[in-house]
Amino acid sequence: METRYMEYANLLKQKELKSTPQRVAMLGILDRKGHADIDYIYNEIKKDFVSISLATVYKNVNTMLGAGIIQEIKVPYQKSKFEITKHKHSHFVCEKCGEVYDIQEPKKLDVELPEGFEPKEASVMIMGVCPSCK
Amino acid sequence: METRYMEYANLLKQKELKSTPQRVAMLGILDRKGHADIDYIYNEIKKDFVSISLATVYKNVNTMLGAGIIQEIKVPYQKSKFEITKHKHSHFVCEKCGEVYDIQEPKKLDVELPEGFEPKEASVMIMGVCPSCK
DNA sequence: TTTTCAAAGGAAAAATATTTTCCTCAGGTT
DNA sequence: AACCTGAGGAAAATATTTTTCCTTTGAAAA
Ligand SMILES: [Mn+2]
Ligand SMILES: [Mn+2]
Ligand SMILES: [Zn+2]
Ligand SMILES: [Zn+2]
Repeated sequence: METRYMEYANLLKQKELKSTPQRVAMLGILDRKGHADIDYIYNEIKKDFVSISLATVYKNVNTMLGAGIIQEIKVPYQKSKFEITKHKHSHFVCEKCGEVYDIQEPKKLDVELPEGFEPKEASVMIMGVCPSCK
Repeated sequence: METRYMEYANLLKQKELKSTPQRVAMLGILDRKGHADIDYIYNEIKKDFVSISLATVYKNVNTMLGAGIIQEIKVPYQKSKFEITKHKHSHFVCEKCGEVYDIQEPKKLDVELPEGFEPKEASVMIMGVCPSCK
């Protein structure tokens, strides 16, 4: 039995969610791809679950978002992408191919906020050209 | 004649777009609100243009986006907001009320990019609580 | 193991959101 | 004033996402 699959199963159970083959497959797809949108997930999972419903993909994405297992990333000019929740990091988005890459977040960020604004967290996104598109 | 309206009219003409009352009104709404989504724009403009079509709002948003007159801002947990294009800046998003505020962008940003990544520009978004929600 | 049952999957419908079509009208030019 | 192309409105078409309804299944209890 794939050790990775066990990980996903446990991850789901820890969050009080049933571990189903469809959910495990979705997490596997996200793990391999890194960042994927609904259509990518759906097209990939159909290879293994021919009759899976797109509604199931949406429902699971929403459920796993709610449980904090995955996170949504809003990318300029693209549909939202999703990724498995991991340590806090920043993103690099290739403006040629649209790929999203994880990068380490900047050490410090000196933002000047007007009086009365209480920052909780910052997100940094770098747009540019990735190695494979140069 | 409102001086602001003249500004918008010229802005549109500079970009080879016809200056129509609906477009001018949309820009006025964006100017007053700062950051607004489609529904906000539509509901506001209906006060002055009772029979305006939602399709017109969409078409104008897309047209003005294409011309660079306005820009789209993807905000976590919200529908995209739009704003009139201005000097480069960062955003503060209130996690209580959802308002988006302009803030000055950080002086410098030292991101460590892996070999081969060519950064073009960075965008910073701060999530937190705004003065009116404290 | 079998039984049990709430949660999850699939199919279809419904609800939302966005774009396109088509025809009329109006902004900007001649 | 006349002309022409782009823009507006209404409705239809698409696209996207959620919900409903019924069947199936994961996982716990017996
Ligand atoms: Mn990531
Ligand atoms: Mn802004
Ligand atoms: Zn690329
Ligand atoms: Zn607020």
